[in-house]
Amino acid sequence: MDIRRADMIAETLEQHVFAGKYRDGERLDELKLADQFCVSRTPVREALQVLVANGIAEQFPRRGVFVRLPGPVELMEMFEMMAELEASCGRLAASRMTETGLRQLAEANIRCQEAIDQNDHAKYYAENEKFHQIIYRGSANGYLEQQTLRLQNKLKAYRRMQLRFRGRMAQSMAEHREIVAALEAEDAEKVASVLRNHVAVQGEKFHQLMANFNS
Amino acid sequence: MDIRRADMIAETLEQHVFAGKYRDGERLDELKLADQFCVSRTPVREALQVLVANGIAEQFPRRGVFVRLPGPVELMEMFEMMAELEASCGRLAASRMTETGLRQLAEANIRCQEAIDQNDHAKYYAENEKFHQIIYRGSANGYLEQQTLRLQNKLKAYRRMQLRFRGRMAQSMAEHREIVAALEAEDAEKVASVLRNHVAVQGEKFHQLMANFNS
DNA sequence: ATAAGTGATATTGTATACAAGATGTTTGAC
DNA sequence: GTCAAACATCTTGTATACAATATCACTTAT
Repeated sequence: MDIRRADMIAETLEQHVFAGKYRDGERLDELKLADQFCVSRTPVREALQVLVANGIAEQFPRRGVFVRLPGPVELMEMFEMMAELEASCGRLAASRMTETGLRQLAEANIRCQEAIDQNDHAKYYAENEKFHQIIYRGSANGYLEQQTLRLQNKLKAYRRMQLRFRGRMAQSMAEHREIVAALEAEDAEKVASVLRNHVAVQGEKFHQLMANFNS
Repeated sequence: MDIRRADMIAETLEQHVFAGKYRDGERLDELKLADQFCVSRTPVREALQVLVANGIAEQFPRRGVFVRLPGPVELMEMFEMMAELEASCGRLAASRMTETGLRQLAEANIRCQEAIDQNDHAKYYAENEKFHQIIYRGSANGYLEQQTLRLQNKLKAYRRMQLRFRGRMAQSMAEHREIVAALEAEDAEKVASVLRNHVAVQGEKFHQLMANFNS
Protein backbone atom coordinates (compact mmCIF):
# COMPACT_ATOMS: atom_id res chain seq x y z
CA MET A 1 0.00 0.00 0.00
CA ASP A 2 2.61 2.49 1.10
CA ILE A 3 4.96 3.22 -1.73
CA ARG A 4 6.41 6.15 0.15
CA ARG A 5 9.40 5.15 2.20
CA ALA A 6 8.94 8.28 4.28
CA ASP A 7 5.63 6.90 5.58
CA MET A 8 7.13 3.55 6.43
CA ILE A 9 10.00 5.27 8.22
CA ALA A 10 7.61 7.45 10.20
CA GLU A 11 5.63 4.40 11.28
CA THR A 12 8.72 2.42 12.19
CA LEU A 13 10.20 5.30 14.16
CA GLU A 14 6.92 5.81 15.99
CA GLN A 15 6.84 2.16 16.99
CA HIS A 16 10.46 2.31 18.08
CA VAL A 17 9.78 5.31 20.28
CA PHE A 18 6.71 3.67 21.82
CA ALA A 19 8.72 0.51 22.34
CA GLY A 20 11.21 2.51 24.38
CA LYS A 21 14.14 2.20 21.99
CA TYR A 22 15.06 5.83 22.55
CA ARG A 23 15.69 7.77 25.71
CA ASP A 24 13.87 10.99 26.42
CA GLY A 25 15.61 13.91 24.78
CA GLU A 26 17.67 11.69 22.50
CA ARG A 27 18.46 13.32 19.19
CA LEU A 28 17.18 11.64 16.04
CA ASP A 29 20.21 11.95 13.80
CA GLU A 30 19.13 12.37 10.20
CA LEU A 31 22.30 10.87 8.76
CA LYS A 32 22.31 7.86 11.08
CA LEU A 33 18.65 7.17 10.37
CA ALA A 34 19.19 7.62 6.64
CA ASP A 35 21.99 5.11 6.89
CA GLN A 36 19.90 2.72 8.99
CA PHE A 37 17.00 2.80 6.54
CA CYS A 38 19.32 2.83 3.51
CA VAL A 39 17.83 6.02 2.09
CA SER A 40 18.85 9.63 1.73
CA ARG A 41 18.05 12.31 4.28
CA THR A 42 14.99 13.48 2.36
CA PRO A 43 12.50 10.76 3.31
CA VAL A 44 13.92 10.68 6.84
CA ARG A 45 13.27 14.38 7.25
CA GLU A 46 9.71 14.05 6.01
CA ALA A 47 9.16 11.25 8.52
CA LEU A 48 10.58 13.39 11.32
CA GLN A 49 8.13 16.17 10.47
CA VAL A 50 5.32 13.70 11.03
CA LEU A 51 6.70 12.62 14.40
CA VAL A 52 6.92 16.25 15.46
CA ALA A 53 3.37 16.93 14.29
CA ASN A 54 2.19 13.97 16.36
CA GLY A 55 3.94 15.25 19.46
CA ILE A 56 6.25 12.25 19.62
CA ALA A 57 9.30 14.39 19.05
CA GLU A 58 10.21 18.04 19.41
CA GLN A 59 12.05 20.18 16.94
CA PHE A 60 14.49 22.97 17.68
CA PRO A 61 15.32 24.92 14.53
CA ARG A 62 18.85 24.31 13.27
CA ARG A 63 19.45 22.03 16.23
CA GLY A 64 17.56 18.89 15.35
CA VAL A 65 14.65 16.68 16.30
CA PHE A 66 14.58 15.16 19.77
CA VAL A 67 12.49 12.34 21.20
CA ARG A 68 9.93 13.65 23.63
CA LEU A 69 8.67 10.96 26.00
CA PRO A 70 5.90 11.95 28.39
CA GLY A 71 7.04 12.47 31.97
CA PRO A 72 5.14 11.14 35.00
CA VAL A 73 2.88 14.19 35.19
CA GLU A 74 1.94 14.13 31.53
CA LEU A 75 1.35 10.39 31.70
CA MET A 76 -1.08 10.78 34.55
CA GLU A 77 -2.82 13.50 32.59
CA MET A 78 -3.04 11.21 29.58
CA PHE A 79 -4.53 8.43 31.67
CA GLU A 80 -7.04 10.86 33.09
CA MET A 81 -8.06 12.04 29.65
CA MET A 82 -8.31 8.41 28.54
CA ALA A 83 -10.73 7.75 31.39
CA GLU A 84 -12.81 10.74 30.31
CA LEU A 85 -12.86 9.68 26.68
CA GLU A 86 -13.89 6.15 27.56
CA ALA A 87 -16.61 7.50 29.79
CA SER A 88 -17.85 9.66 26.91
CA CYS A 89 -17.84 6.70 24.52
CA GLY A 90 -19.76 4.67 27.09
CA ARG A 91 -22.28 7.44 27.70
CA LEU A 92 -23.08 7.68 24.02
CA ALA A 93 -22.96 3.94 23.49
CA ALA A 94 -25.57 3.40 26.20
CA SER A 95 -28.31 4.59 23.90
CA ARG A 96 -26.70 3.77 20.56
CA MET A 97 -25.12 0.36 20.92
CA THR A 98 -26.60 -2.17 18.52
CA GLU A 99 -27.59 -5.73 19.31
CA THR A 100 -24.57 -6.86 17.34
CA GLY A 101 -22.36 -4.63 19.45
CA LEU A 102 -23.72 -6.04 22.68
CA ARG A 103 -23.20 -9.57 21.39
CA GLN A 104 -19.61 -8.76 20.46
CA LEU A 105 -19.05 -7.39 23.95
CA ALA A 106 -20.35 -10.60 25.48
CA GLU A 107 -18.08 -12.64 23.23
CA ALA A 108 -15.06 -10.52 24.08
CA ASN A 109 -15.83 -10.96 27.75
CA ILE A 110 -15.96 -14.72 27.35
CA ARG A 111 -12.52 -14.66 25.81
CA CYS A 112 -11.30 -12.42 28.63
CA GLN A 113 -12.56 -14.95 31.14
CA GLU A 114 -10.79 -17.73 29.23
CA ALA A 115 -7.57 -15.77 29.46
CA ILE A 116 -7.98 -15.42 33.22
CA ASP A 117 -8.68 -19.15 33.60
CA GLN A 118 -5.54 -19.88 31.61
CA ASN A 119 -3.68 -17.13 33.49
CA ASP A 120 -2.67 -15.82 30.07
CA HIS A 121 -1.75 -12.18 30.56
CA ALA A 122 -1.01 -11.51 26.91
CA LYS A 123 -4.35 -12.90 25.80
CA TYR A 124 -6.22 -10.96 28.47
CA TYR A 125 -4.46 -7.81 27.41
CA ALA A 126 -5.43 -8.31 23.76
CA GLU A 127 -9.05 -9.25 24.44
CA ASN A 128 -9.47 -6.44 26.95
CA GLU A 129 -8.30 -4.01 24.31
CA LYS A 130 -10.91 -5.36 21.89
CA PHE A 131 -13.62 -5.08 24.54
CA HIS A 132 -12.94 -1.40 24.93
CA GLN A 133 -12.70 -0.81 21.20
CA ILE A 134 -16.18 -2.27 20.74
CA ILE A 135 -17.46 0.40 23.11
CA TYR A 136 -15.67 3.14 21.18
CA ARG A 137 -17.39 1.85 18.07
CA GLY A 138 -20.64 1.70 19.98
CA SER A 139 -20.52 5.48 20.50
CA ALA A 140 -21.54 5.71 16.84
CA ASN A 141 -19.20 8.67 16.55
CA GLY A 142 -16.39 7.91 14.16
CA TYR A 143 -14.38 10.98 15.10
CA LEU A 144 -14.54 10.26 18.82
CA GLU A 145 -13.73 6.62 18.11
CA GLN A 146 -10.64 7.53 16.16
CA GLN A 147 -9.30 9.98 18.73
CA THR A 148 -9.91 7.49 21.52
CA LEU A 149 -8.09 4.78 19.60
CA ARG A 150 -5.15 7.12 19.13
CA LEU A 151 -4.79 7.75 22.82
CA GLN A 152 -5.35 4.09 23.65
CA ASN A 153 -2.47 3.29 21.33
CA LYS A 154 -0.23 5.91 22.88
CA LEU A 155 -0.85 4.52 26.35
CA LYS A 156 -0.49 0.91 25.28
CA ALA A 157 3.08 0.56 26.48
CA TYR A 158 2.30 1.93 29.93
CA ARG A 159 -1.01 0.12 30.42
CA ARG A 160 0.71 -3.19 30.01
CA MET A 161 2.47 -2.91 33.37
CA GLN A 162 -0.59 -2.55 35.52
CA LEU A 163 -2.00 -6.01 34.79
CA ARG A 164 0.86 -7.41 36.85
CA PHE A 165 -0.93 -6.36 40.00
CA ARG A 166 -2.25 -9.31 41.95
CA GLY A 167 -5.92 -9.91 41.32
CA ARG A 168 -6.16 -7.04 38.86
CA MET A 169 -7.41 -9.21 36.01
CA ALA A 170 -10.24 -10.67 38.08
CA GLN A 171 -11.32 -7.25 39.31
CA SER A 172 -11.10 -5.83 35.82
CA MET A 173 -13.30 -8.69 34.63
CA ALA A 174 -15.93 -7.94 37.24
CA GLU A 175 -15.96 -4.32 36.11
CA HIS A 176 -16.44 -5.44 32.51
CA ARG A 177 -19.56 -7.29 33.51
CA GLU A 178 -20.84 -4.22 35.32
CA ILE A 179 -20.23 -2.14 32.21
CA VAL A 180 -22.12 -4.54 30.00
CA ALA A 181 -25.03 -4.65 32.42
CA ALA A 182 -25.25 -0.85 32.46
CA LEU A 183 -25.07 -0.74 28.67
CA GLU A 184 -27.88 -3.27 28.39
CA ALA A 185 -29.92 -1.19 30.82
CA GLU A 186 -29.08 1.89 28.70
CA ASP A 187 -28.07 3.67 31.88
CA ALA A 188 -25.77 6.27 30.36
CA GLU A 189 -24.52 7.83 33.58
CA LYS A 190 -23.83 4.46 35.16
CA VAL A 191 -21.86 3.31 32.10
CA ALA A 192 -19.86 6.52 32.14
CA SER A 193 -18.97 6.40 35.80
CA VAL A 194 -18.07 2.71 35.86
CA LEU A 195 -15.94 3.04 32.74
CA ARG A 196 -14.26 6.16 34.07
CA ASN A 197 -13.22 4.43 37.26
CA HIS A 198 -12.30 1.26 35.41
CA VAL A 199 -9.81 3.18 33.28
CA ALA A 200 -8.73 5.67 35.92
CA VAL A 201 -7.55 2.86 38.16
CA GLN A 202 -4.95 2.07 35.49
CA GLY A 203 -3.48 5.50 35.96
CA GLU A 204 -3.42 5.06 39.72
CA LYS A 205 -1.83 1.64 39.48
CA PHE A 206 0.73 3.12 37.17
CA HIS A 207 1.36 5.87 39.68
CA GLN A 208 1.94 3.25 42.35
CA LEU A 209 4.43 1.46 40.13
CA MET A 210 6.31 4.69 39.55
CA ALA A 211 6.41 5.39 43.27
CA ASN A 212 7.67 1.89 44.06
CA PHE A 213 10.22 2.19 41.32
CA ASN A 214 11.63 5.40 42.75
CA SER A 215 11.90 4.11 46.32
CA MET B 1 11.35 32.20 16.41
CA ASP B 2 10.72 29.94 13.46
CA ILE B 3 13.63 29.98 11.11
CA ARG B 4 12.22 27.04 9.22
CA ARG B 5 10.18 28.15 6.27
CA ALA B 6 8.54 24.74 6.18
CA ASP B 7 6.91 25.46 9.54
CA MET B 8 5.67 28.86 8.44
CA ILE B 9 4.27 27.34 5.27
CA ALA B 10 2.50 24.61 7.22
CA GLU B 11 0.92 27.18 9.53
CA THR B 12 -0.12 29.43 6.67
CA LEU B 13 -1.61 26.55 4.71
CA GLU B 14 -3.51 25.36 7.78
CA GLN B 15 -4.99 28.81 8.28
CA HIS B 16 -5.92 29.00 4.61
CA VAL B 17 -7.69 25.66 4.76
CA PHE B 18 -9.58 26.65 7.91
CA ALA B 19 -10.45 29.97 6.31
CA GLY B 20 -12.07 28.07 3.46
CA LYS B 21 -9.64 29.10 0.75
CA TYR B 22 -9.66 25.61 -0.67
CA ARG B 23 -12.50 23.34 -1.73
CA ASP B 24 -12.80 19.85 -0.39
CA GLY B 25 -10.71 17.43 -2.41
CA GLU B 26 -8.66 20.20 -4.02
CA ARG B 27 -5.13 19.15 -4.80
CA LEU B 28 -2.30 21.04 -3.15
CA ASP B 29 0.08 21.46 -6.02
CA GLU B 30 3.66 21.38 -4.81
CA LEU B 31 5.03 23.46 -7.65
CA LYS B 32 2.32 26.12 -7.40
CA LEU B 33 2.77 26.38 -3.65
CA ALA B 34 6.54 26.50 -4.02
CA ASP B 35 6.08 29.33 -6.47
CA GLN B 36 3.59 31.11 -4.20
CA PHE B 37 5.90 30.95 -1.22
CA CYS B 38 9.00 31.61 -3.33
CA VAL B 39 10.78 28.47 -2.19
CA SER B 40 11.66 25.13 -3.67
CA ARG B 41 9.48 22.05 -3.38
CA THR B 42 11.42 20.71 -0.38
CA PRO B 43 9.98 22.93 2.37
CA VAL B 44 6.55 22.75 0.77
CA ARG B 45 6.62 18.96 0.89
CA GLU B 46 7.63 18.97 4.54
CA ALA B 47 4.75 21.31 5.29
CA LEU B 48 2.34 19.04 3.44
CA GLN B 49 3.45 16.08 5.56
CA VAL B 50 2.45 18.06 8.63
CA LEU B 51 -0.98 18.85 7.20
CA VAL B 52 -1.52 15.18 6.44
CA ALA B 53 -0.41 14.18 9.94
CA ASN B 54 -2.92 16.65 11.37
CA GLY B 55 -5.73 15.22 9.28
CA ILE B 56 -6.22 18.46 7.37
CA ALA B 57 -5.23 16.85 4.11
CA GLU B 58 -5.04 13.36 2.73
CA GLN B 59 -2.22 11.82 0.77
CA PHE B 60 -2.48 9.32 -2.05
CA PRO B 61 0.94 7.93 -2.91
CA ARG B 62 2.25 9.14 -6.26
CA ARG B 63 -0.97 11.11 -6.72
CA GLY B 64 -0.57 14.05 -4.41
CA VAL B 65 -1.96 15.71 -1.30
CA PHE B 66 -5.60 16.74 -1.25
CA VAL B 67 -7.50 19.03 1.10
CA ARG B 68 -9.83 17.08 3.31
CA LEU B 69 -12.63 19.21 4.74
CA PRO B 70 -14.98 17.54 7.20
CA GLY B 71 -18.40 16.70 5.78
CA PRO B 72 -21.66 17.32 7.67
CA VAL B 73 -21.52 13.98 9.47
CA GLU B 74 -17.92 14.39 10.64
CA LEU B 75 -18.67 17.95 11.69
CA MET B 76 -21.54 16.83 13.89
CA GLU B 77 -19.27 14.19 15.35
CA MET B 78 -16.62 16.80 16.07
CA PHE B 79 -19.17 19.03 17.78
CA GLU B 80 -20.34 16.10 19.87
CA MET B 81 -16.81 15.27 20.92
CA MET B 82 -16.23 18.93 21.72
CA ALA B 83 -19.24 18.85 24.04
CA GLU B 84 -17.85 15.77 25.76
CA LEU B 85 -14.40 17.29 26.15
CA GLU B 86 -15.83 20.49 27.59
CA ALA B 87 -17.94 18.47 29.99
CA SER B 88 -14.83 16.58 31.09
CA CYS B 89 -12.90 19.79 31.62
CA GLY B 90 -15.79 21.18 33.63
CA ARG B 91 -16.13 18.02 35.71
CA LEU B 92 -12.47 18.16 36.70
CA ALA B 93 -12.47 21.92 37.11
CA ALA B 94 -15.33 21.71 39.60
CA SER B 95 -13.00 20.47 42.31
CA ARG B 96 -9.75 21.96 41.02
CA MET B 97 -10.54 25.48 39.90
CA THR B 98 -8.59 28.08 41.84
CA GLU B 99 -9.92 31.32 43.25
CA THR B 100 -8.01 33.12 40.53
CA GLY B 101 -9.69 30.99 37.92
CA LEU B 102 -13.15 31.72 39.25
CA ARG B 103 -12.36 35.42 39.31
CA GLN B 104 -11.18 35.25 35.70
CA LEU B 105 -14.41 33.53 34.74
CA ALA B 106 -16.44 36.27 36.37
CA GLU B 107 -14.42 38.91 34.54
CA ALA B 108 -14.82 37.13 31.21
CA ASN B 109 -18.56 36.96 31.80
CA ILE B 110 -18.68 40.68 32.47
CA ARG B 111 -17.01 41.32 29.15
CA CYS B 112 -19.43 38.90 27.48
CA GLN B 113 -22.33 40.87 28.91
CA GLU B 114 -20.77 44.10 27.65
CA ALA B 115 -20.58 42.60 24.18
CA ILE B 116 -24.27 41.70 24.33
CA ASP B 117 -25.21 45.19 25.50
CA GLN B 118 -23.22 46.62 22.60
CA ASN B 119 -24.63 43.94 20.28
CA ASP B 120 -21.01 43.28 19.31
CA HIS B 121 -20.92 39.76 17.89
CA ALA B 122 -17.19 39.71 17.28
CA LYS B 123 -16.44 40.77 20.83
CA TYR B 124 -18.87 38.23 22.27
CA TYR B 125 -17.29 35.55 20.17
CA ALA B 126 -13.79 36.39 21.41
CA GLU B 127 -14.75 36.70 25.08
CA ASN B 128 -16.85 33.54 24.97
CA GLU B 129 -13.82 31.70 23.63
CA LYS B 130 -11.74 32.97 26.54
CA PHE B 131 -14.43 31.97 29.03
CA HIS B 132 -14.25 28.38 27.85
CA GLN B 133 -10.47 28.35 27.76
CA ILE B 134 -10.39 29.35 31.42
CA ILE B 135 -12.40 26.23 32.20
CA TYR B 136 -10.00 24.06 30.16
CA ARG B 137 -7.19 25.51 32.22
CA GLY B 138 -9.22 24.91 35.36
CA SER B 139 -9.20 21.17 34.69
CA ALA B 140 -5.59 21.29 35.88
CA ASN B 141 -4.79 18.75 33.17
CA GLY B 142 -2.41 20.22 30.63
CA TYR B 143 -2.82 17.38 28.19
CA LEU B 144 -6.61 17.55 28.22
CA GLU B 145 -6.39 21.33 27.96
CA GLN B 146 -4.20 21.13 24.89
CA GLN B 147 -6.35 18.58 23.09
CA THR B 148 -9.48 20.57 23.86
CA LEU B 149 -7.90 23.74 22.55
CA ARG B 150 -6.97 21.93 19.35
CA LEU B 151 -10.52 20.86 18.68
CA GLN B 152 -11.88 24.25 19.67
CA ASN B 153 -9.59 25.77 17.09
CA LYS B 154 -10.65 23.32 14.41
CA LEU B 155 -14.31 24.13 15.01
CA LYS B 156 -13.75 27.87 15.21
CA ALA B 157 -14.84 28.55 11.65
CA TYR B 158 -18.09 26.61 12.03
CA ARG B 159 -18.95 27.84 15.51
CA ARG B 160 -18.98 31.38 14.28
CA MET B 161 -22.17 30.92 12.32
CA GLN B 162 -24.38 29.82 15.14
CA LEU B 163 -24.24 33.11 17.04
CA ARG B 164 -26.36 34.62 14.30
CA PHE B 165 -29.41 32.90 15.73
CA ARG B 166 -31.81 35.33 17.30
CA GLY B 167 -31.43 35.49 21.06
CA ARG B 168 -28.60 32.99 21.08
CA MET B 169 -26.13 35.34 22.75
CA ALA B 170 -28.48 36.08 25.63
CA GLN B 171 -29.27 32.42 26.16
CA SER B 172 -25.60 31.52 25.98
CA MET B 173 -24.90 34.16 28.58
CA ALA B 174 -27.49 32.71 30.94
CA GLU B 175 -25.86 29.30 30.56
CA HIS B 176 -22.48 30.83 31.38
CA ARG B 177 -23.85 32.07 34.67
CA GLU B 178 -25.27 28.63 35.42
CA ILE B 179 -21.87 27.09 34.72
CA VAL B 180 -20.09 29.49 37.03
CA ALA B 181 -22.61 28.85 39.80
CA ALA B 182 -22.13 25.09 39.51
CA LEU B 183 -18.35 25.51 39.53
CA GLU B 184 -18.55 27.65 42.66
CA ALA B 185 -20.73 24.98 44.25
CA GLU B 186 -18.16 22.37 43.15
CA ASP B 187 -21.02 20.33 41.71
CA ALA B 188 -19.05 18.30 39.17
CA GLU B 189 -21.97 16.52 37.52
CA LYS B 190 -23.97 19.71 37.21
CA VAL B 191 -21.04 21.52 35.60
CA ALA B 192 -20.53 18.67 33.19
CA SER B 193 -24.14 18.40 32.10
CA VAL B 194 -24.69 22.13 31.70
CA LEU B 195 -21.47 22.55 29.75
CA ARG B 196 -22.27 19.55 27.58
CA ASN B 197 -25.63 20.96 26.58
CA HIS B 198 -24.21 24.45 26.21
CA VAL B 199 -21.74 23.21 23.63
CA ALA B 200 -23.94 20.55 22.06
CA VAL B 201 -26.50 23.17 21.14
CA GLN B 202 -23.89 24.69 18.85
CA GLY B 203 -23.80 21.47 16.90
CA GLU B 204 -27.57 21.40 16.67
CA LYS B 205 -27.77 25.01 15.56
CA PHE B 206 -25.16 24.24 12.98
CA HIS B 207 -27.22 21.28 11.84
CA GLN B 208 -30.21 23.56 11.45
CA LEU B 209 -28.17 25.95 9.35
CA MET B 210 -27.06 23.13 7.11
CA ALA B 211 -30.64 21.92 6.70
CA ASN B 212 -31.88 25.41 5.86
CA PHE B 213 -29.04 25.86 3.45
CA ASN B 214 -29.95 22.71 1.57
CA SER B 215 -33.65 23.51 1.25
C1' DA C 1 -18.08 5.67 -32.60
C1' DT C 2 -16.02 3.49 -28.90
C1' DA C 3 -12.45 1.27 -26.63
C1' DA C 4 -7.92 -0.16 -25.96
C1' DG C 5 -3.11 0.75 -26.53
C1' DT C 6 0.88 3.78 -27.02
C1' DG C 7 3.54 7.70 -26.42
C1' DA C 8 4.23 12.48 -24.47
C1' DT C 9 3.80 15.18 -20.44
C1' DA C 10 3.43 16.26 -15.81
C1' DT C 11 3.94 15.28 -11.01
C1' DT C 12 5.54 12.83 -7.24
C1' DG C 13 9.39 10.54 -4.61
C1' DT C 14 14.26 10.31 -3.71
C1' DA C 15 19.14 11.53 -4.07
C1' DT C 16 22.61 14.82 -4.18
C1' DA C 17 24.58 19.44 -3.91
C1' DC C 18 24.99 23.67 -1.70
C1' DA C 19 24.24 27.36 2.03
C1' DA C 20 24.08 28.76 6.70
C1' DG C 21 24.10 28.29 11.38
C1' DA C 22 25.52 25.39 15.60
C1' DT C 23 29.04 22.77 18.00
C1' DG C 24 33.54 21.80 19.54
C1' DT C 25 38.43 22.53 19.62
C1' DT C 26 42.57 24.84 19.55
C1' DT C 27 45.16 28.81 20.28
C1' DG C 28 46.35 32.86 22.58
C1' DA C 29 46.03 36.41 26.09
C1' DC C 30 45.70 37.54 30.88
C1' DG D 1 45.33 27.75 34.80
C1' DT D 2 41.25 29.92 33.01
C1' DC D 3 38.65 32.39 29.81
C1' DA D 4 37.75 34.05 25.32
C1' DA D 5 38.05 34.28 20.45
C1' DA D 6 38.93 32.35 15.99
C1' DC D 7 38.79 28.41 13.26
C1' DA D 8 37.45 23.74 11.75
C1' DT D 9 33.80 20.52 11.60
C1' DC D 10 29.33 18.89 11.78
C1' DT D 11 24.37 19.27 11.18
C1' DT D 12 20.43 21.28 9.60
C1' DG D 13 17.69 23.70 5.96
C1' DT D 14 16.97 24.50 1.12
C1' DA D 15 17.70 24.01 -3.84
C1' DT D 16 18.37 21.29 -7.72
C1' DA D 17 18.82 16.99 -10.30
C1' DC D 18 17.26 12.58 -11.38
C1' DA D 19 14.02 8.40 -11.37
C1' DA D 20 9.63 6.44 -11.59
C1' DT D 21 4.87 6.51 -12.05
C1' DA D 22 0.40 8.52 -13.03
C1' DT D 23 -2.24 11.36 -16.30
C1' DC D 24 -3.74 12.65 -20.70
C1' DA D 25 -3.97 13.00 -25.53
C1' DC D 26 -3.67 10.75 -29.75
C1' DT D 27 -3.70 6.83 -32.62
C1' DT D 28 -5.53 2.58 -34.20
C1' DA D 29 -8.35 -1.38 -34.43
C1' DT D 30 -12.90 -3.39 -33.97
